[in-house]
Amino acid sequence: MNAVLPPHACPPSCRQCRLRSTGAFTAVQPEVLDFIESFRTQTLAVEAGSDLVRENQTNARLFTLYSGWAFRYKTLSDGRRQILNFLLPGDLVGLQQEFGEVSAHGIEALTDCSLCVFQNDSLWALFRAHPRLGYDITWLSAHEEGHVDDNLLTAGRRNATERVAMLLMHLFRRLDRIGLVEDGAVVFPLNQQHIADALGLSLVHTNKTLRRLATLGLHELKNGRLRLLNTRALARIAEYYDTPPRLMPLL
Amino acid sequence: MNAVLPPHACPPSCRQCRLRSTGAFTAVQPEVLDFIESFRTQTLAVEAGSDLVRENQTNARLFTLYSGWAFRYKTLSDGRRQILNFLLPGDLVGLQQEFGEVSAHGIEALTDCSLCVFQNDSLWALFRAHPRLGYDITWLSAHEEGHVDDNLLTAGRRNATERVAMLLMHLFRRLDRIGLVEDGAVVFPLNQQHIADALGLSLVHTNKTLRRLATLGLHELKNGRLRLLNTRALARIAEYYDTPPRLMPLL
DNA sequence: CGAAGTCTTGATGCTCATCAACTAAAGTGG
DNA sequence: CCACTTTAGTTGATGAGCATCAAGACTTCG
Repeated sequence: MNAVLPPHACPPSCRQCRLRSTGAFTAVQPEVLDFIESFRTQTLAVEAGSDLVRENQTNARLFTLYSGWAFRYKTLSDGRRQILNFLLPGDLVGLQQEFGEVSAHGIEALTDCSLCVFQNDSLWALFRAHPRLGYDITWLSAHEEGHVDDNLLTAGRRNATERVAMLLMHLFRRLDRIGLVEDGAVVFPLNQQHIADALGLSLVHTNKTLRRLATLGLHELKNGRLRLLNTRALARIAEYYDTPPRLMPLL
Repeated sequence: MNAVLPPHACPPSCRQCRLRSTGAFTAVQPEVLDFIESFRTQTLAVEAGSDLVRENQTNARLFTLYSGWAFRYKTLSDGRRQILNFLLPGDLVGLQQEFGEVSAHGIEALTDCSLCVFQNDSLWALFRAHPRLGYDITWLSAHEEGHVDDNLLTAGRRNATERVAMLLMHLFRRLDRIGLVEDGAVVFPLNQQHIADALGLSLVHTNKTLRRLATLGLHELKNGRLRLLNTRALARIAEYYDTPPRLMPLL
């Protein structure tokens, strides 16, 4: 009777949410959790490569990424693409569209993803009913902007080696926070084209830079898994300063 | 008895706010306006070049820029600087710090500025008392993130000519929205170093690119005023698509 | 087994950074 | 009032970093 759920599908109730037990997210009162669950209208599984939001789409949905990776991007008419930031489990997605506007960016599923989709056009209702959640959403928005800020500094002012080191450090750390490091390694579904598009580099130069860092023994990337072998050196190259872990809101 | 106010100082009451009469901002109920005014603790005039927020500063203030220009930026240890976005009259500033965290970026006054400074640590109180204003603040946050998105696409994927054209178009349009175009020209206080730091280019190459566009008759920049002489061509070069003007919240 | 996708490596050249020097404007102090 | 300094803009010369082109190795998949 019950369909077999894929390994990382959204659980039927938010009370069973795997993410909340990682310790990375702020605790919420049970009644707030119930509200969040009522705010969620459906769960959705999408395949790698799907467009979650298309550029210039109207009426995009608001959702939380429960499992899998996605990324926001913008393109120019001749095909040049810039990845703006990566979305990992726990990230709230689609806020910019929720204000009744055209999406200025696309969002694509990088891997198979499970999503908790929220009611359409109800963000204002949420703010009114639960100002605290509104406050949390604003925090998430400011937090994501901070990521884009970092990426802009990287694309604008770091050289290729620094950019690659930054990307590896930054993603590894984010994955660590949500408990996705196993045996010192993380599942790493990006291909070199994704890395190039995130860093504002060409595919070929990205390849050569990655090879150089790997040859120097700074990281290992094989079988879709990333392992950092010399975080000290990578942090120095990237000027990566980790901020102390801060509990994040989760909707 | 009354001190003479500089030409663009904040008026004593929000009801006399020049910005609200530009037609660029959403109307608010008088009682909401009173609340905003009570939320404002002081007005402040700062000189060009002042640090409004320092990188790594804690306890930065939340405020609205009433007049003048400022910019957000990040630097690397060897001095490389990336300007993240420019702040113009009406922009809410300091949201990312207001969540009790260290500022990940600096903010500098580009010109003399007048600010409406809000109560410290009271953002949550605002959300609770006026969810609508909380919603507006989230909109502003998402809107600013959209600007950074644009700048990341520019720095990551556009060439020098496209970058400069983009910057000129984008700023001109923003200034137009808030009524700062006079006789087809705007006051333009950026020097070439600012432009270079915003676009991820060197000073010298920025100069050469600006000269080329000016020689081609696309724009004119002298005496601190910018005039666009061929917006069609600039828009084509930059792939600048203007979004229809949308009323913005103003606190 | 062919086709498509990804990774890899070498060769070449363009865009842009860097270095250097000069001009013009504006402030500073004797 | 005029040397002096400082700041911003300009222009040419040189070269490095990265893009582009091309081609081969390897894997996956229908």
